[in-house]
Amino acid sequence: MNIKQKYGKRLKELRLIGGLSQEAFSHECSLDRTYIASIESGKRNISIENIERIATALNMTVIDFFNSEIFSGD
Amino acid sequence: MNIKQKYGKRLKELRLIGGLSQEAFSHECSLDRTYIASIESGKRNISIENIERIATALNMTVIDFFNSEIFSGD
DNA sequence: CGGCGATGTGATTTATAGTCCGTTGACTTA
DNA sequence: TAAGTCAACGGACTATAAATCACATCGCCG
Repeated sequence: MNIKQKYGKRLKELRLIGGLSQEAFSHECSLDRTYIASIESGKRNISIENIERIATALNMTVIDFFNSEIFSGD
Repeated sequence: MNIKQKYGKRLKELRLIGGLSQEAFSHECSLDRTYIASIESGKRNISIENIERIATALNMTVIDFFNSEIFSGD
């Protein structure tokens, strides 16, 4: 699993914990609905500004976002 | 300080801890020296793939990279 | 002073990030 | 059946990151 896939998996996990649809979440972070979908499917090489926007929309810091076993080398 | 500036500050901090010049480090992660320079100066909206390349070149995970007070909301 | 290692910066081209339009299929509820 | 919600996907388009280059600048040392 590459870093884009890991990111998408983590985003989906956190979005679902918050009980939001892709579309509802896209409004929260002012990003396109289809773009959120492609991020979650691991296809997008997202930039750090959008990483921060997404973390903010999830009410967390980028540290919290990455602080998951998904991103640990294991 | 925006997220790009925070990222640049963190990168410079870690690069200097490792005792590497921008040029030496650019070889480690196979990125251009001037690109590293512009990242450190906070001008680049770097993507997650390059974030990972840089973390790997620093011998750490992306978790370790972001796990700094630079990125905590304080 | 002159040379040198390290860094900053503006400009440029190519690749792709990101948006906006839509469709399709699975599932649910009336 | 029909209508609604949601996710996955695609095509076309625009904005911008990736990647490189030439040159400038700065501090240090002989």
